[in-house]
This record gives sequence, C-alpha cells and structure tokens, in this order.
Amino acid sequence: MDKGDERKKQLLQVALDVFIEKGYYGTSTREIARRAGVSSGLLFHYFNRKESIYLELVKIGVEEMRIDTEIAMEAPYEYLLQTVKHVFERLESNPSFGKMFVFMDAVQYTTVNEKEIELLLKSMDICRQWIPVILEGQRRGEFRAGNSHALCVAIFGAIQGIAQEKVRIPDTPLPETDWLMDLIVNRTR
Amino acid sequence: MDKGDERKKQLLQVALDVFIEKGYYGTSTREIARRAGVSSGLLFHYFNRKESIYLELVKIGVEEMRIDTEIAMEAPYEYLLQTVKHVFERLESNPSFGKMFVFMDAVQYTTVNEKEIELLLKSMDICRQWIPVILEGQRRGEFRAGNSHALCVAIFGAIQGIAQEKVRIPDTPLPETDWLMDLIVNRTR
DNA sequence: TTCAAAATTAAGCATATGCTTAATTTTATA
DNA sequence: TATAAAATTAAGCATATGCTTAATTTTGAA
Repeated sequence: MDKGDERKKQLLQVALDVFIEKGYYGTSTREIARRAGVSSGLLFHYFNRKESIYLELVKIGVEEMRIDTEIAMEAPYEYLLQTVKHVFERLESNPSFGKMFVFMDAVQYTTVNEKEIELLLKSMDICRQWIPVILEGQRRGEFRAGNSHALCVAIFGAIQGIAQEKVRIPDTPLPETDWLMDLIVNRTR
Repeated sequence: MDKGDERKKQLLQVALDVFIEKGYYGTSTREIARRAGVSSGLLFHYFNRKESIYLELVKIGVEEMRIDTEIAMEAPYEYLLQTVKHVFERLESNPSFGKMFVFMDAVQYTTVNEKEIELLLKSMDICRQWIPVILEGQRRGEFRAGNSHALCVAIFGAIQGIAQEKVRIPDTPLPETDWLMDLIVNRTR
C-alpha cells in the first residue's frame, strides 16, 4: 500500500538486474534510475549511496541463503538433498531467485569499502555454514570420506556453476538432483 | 627480446588481474597503467581501445580452453578424466591459469559491443564442444544416461564453481578428480 | 658518434559518474 | 477544499573516465 515502499522494491529489483548484468562498478546510478523510469534524484532519495543499494540486496540475499544448522545436523543427507532440490526448483520456477543466487556469488568478488558488507559476507560463507553438517554426515557414513571442505566446495561449486549457466541461458536443462548428490554421497557402504 | 612485446605481455597480465578483480566496467585504463607503472598514454600506444585489451585476453583464453574433439571422441571417459585432472593440477600450480579460467567465465556475462567477441564466445561455448563427446560416452555406456546437455552443465558448472572458489580463496582444497567424475560416470554397469 | 625509429610521458578534451540542492508536483488527510 | 507531508524532478558540482596529441626520452644499428 505504501507508495514509497513499492518504489523502493521496484528500484531494488531493477538494480539487481543491472548489477548482475554489468557488475557493481559497471552499474551507474543513472542507469538504474533510467531503467526504473525515475530521476537520479529519486534514487538518492530512497538510497543515500550507491553502496547502500548494493548492501540492501546483499542483505536480502543472505536471508535467502541462510541454512537452519540445527535441523541440518539432525539429518545431513536429507537436508542437503532437500536444499539441492529446493534450489533447482526455484531456479526453474523463479528467475529472480537465480539472479539473486548469481548476484550473491558475484558479491564475493566485488571489493566494496563497507565494513558491513564484509561482516555479511562472513555470515554468508557457505562452506563455513556447511562444513559442520558435512562432517556430521561423514561421521554417520552418509557422505563419502575425504576433506570435508573440498566436499563442500565440490557440491556448492557445482550448484553455483549450474545456477550461473541457468541465469545466462534460461533454457539450460538442469541436472538431476541425484547426479549432484553422487558428488558427495557414500556409495560404498 | 623485443622490449615492446615484453611490455605488452606485462600489460595484459596486469589487465587480467584487474578485470578479474573489478570486472570489465569497473576496470579503468588508468588503473591498469598505474599498476603496471606506466602512463595511460603508453597503454593506448599498445592497445587502441580498452575493449582491445579485453579482446586479446579473451583470445588467449579461448586458445587455452580449446578441446581436441577428435581425440575426445575416441575415448570420452579417458579424455574427460584427463581434462579434469589437467584443470585441477593447473589450478593448484599456476594461479594465472585460475584467473584466466574465471575470467573466461566472466566474459560471458559481460556485454561488450564487439562482434568479434561474440564470435569468439560461440567458439568457446563449452557445452557446444562437449555435448557430442558426452553423447558418444553415453552410447558406449561409459557415462550415465540422461540429458547430455544437463550432464555437461553439471560437470563443467562444477569445475567452474570450484575454480572460482580457488581463485577467490587460494588455499581452498580441491576435490578429488574421482568425485567429479561420479557426476557423470555410469556406475550401474 | 649519429640519428631515426621506438618507447614513453604530460597535459588535456569531452563525456560519464556519484551525489546534492532547491524547487515543483502529487498525495492524503483534516 | 486547504495544506502539510511525501514523492519527484531539473539542474549542476566535482571528480573520474576513455582516449588523443604533441613533445620528450631511450634504444639500437650504421
């Protein structure tokens, strides 16, 4: 209902598109404003700096990527399977999810002078969140033995790469969930 | 020996670093020059436009990524295995390879107005090169059944994602080659 | 040693950028 | 309808950018 909030949402949506397309530095505030059909002044009425737009998007992204460690530790295999399924389903059904996913990855390469962003990035580091879960899965014999960090990199790297391809070429066919799980699951037991 | 060629190489090396770090648009010609310890004028003495620097790097990248389809078709499993091993070894031993790898991926997201780049990108499209090889591997029963394009996306997406992580955090442990192969190999036969 | 070619720089032009400011329009409520 | 708050714009400042130009230094062969 609030007109201001609607506009802000719209601006964030447009900004996400441009950031993904051109990167942080390649995105001009003028272009965000132009694509949204408003003046630069209005953009800076809602966001005090360019970095603030970026920061708000990162915050939204962090929220979307957070895992529930407690549940995950109870059933590592099941939780990972559901996570992969969930990501793939949303990649198919919701283009803006894919964009956010790719955006969140690009963030990690973007050097922006914001202490706040650095903090967010730490909280968002996928391996940091997942390694304990993978260790638990290995302890149970559900996941294959080996360097748990490397396992984490393998599966989430794969998901990341696939998501990127999907965003770049939307009719890219997604792999089966099982294939991805074969990266990490212990098939010898 | 040729001093000009040496300088050009150096400039390309520096430019690659900056392009990876800040993206195409975020990279200023001034910064490339500054990091190389030369004037802007000299940079434009060797490259007539900013895009030309980018283009030369893409050309080098394409050369590094090209596969030998003829040999690949003769032994799909073996060729893929060697490719993965080769990439991982070079990721470990040669940081600039990783940078080039990530750069080549970023190119695909960068909209640069160069017909030449578009042509290069087609020739560089990994799935276009690999799908015939994967189909042959499936025909032989070496690779698992399923959408060959999706299989291609799975394995090269994984490699891509892992390479990105490696470039971002150089002490990231790389997964075992076998784990990656489990994405695509037919274990039921 | 000479001197033309090659390497290099300093200065600057035109435009794009992040962001501000003051003014104007729209909205909603009393 | 009157009016204060909210939304929006137009114009512009300071700086950064891609790239050019004219001049200077370095190099290497005769």
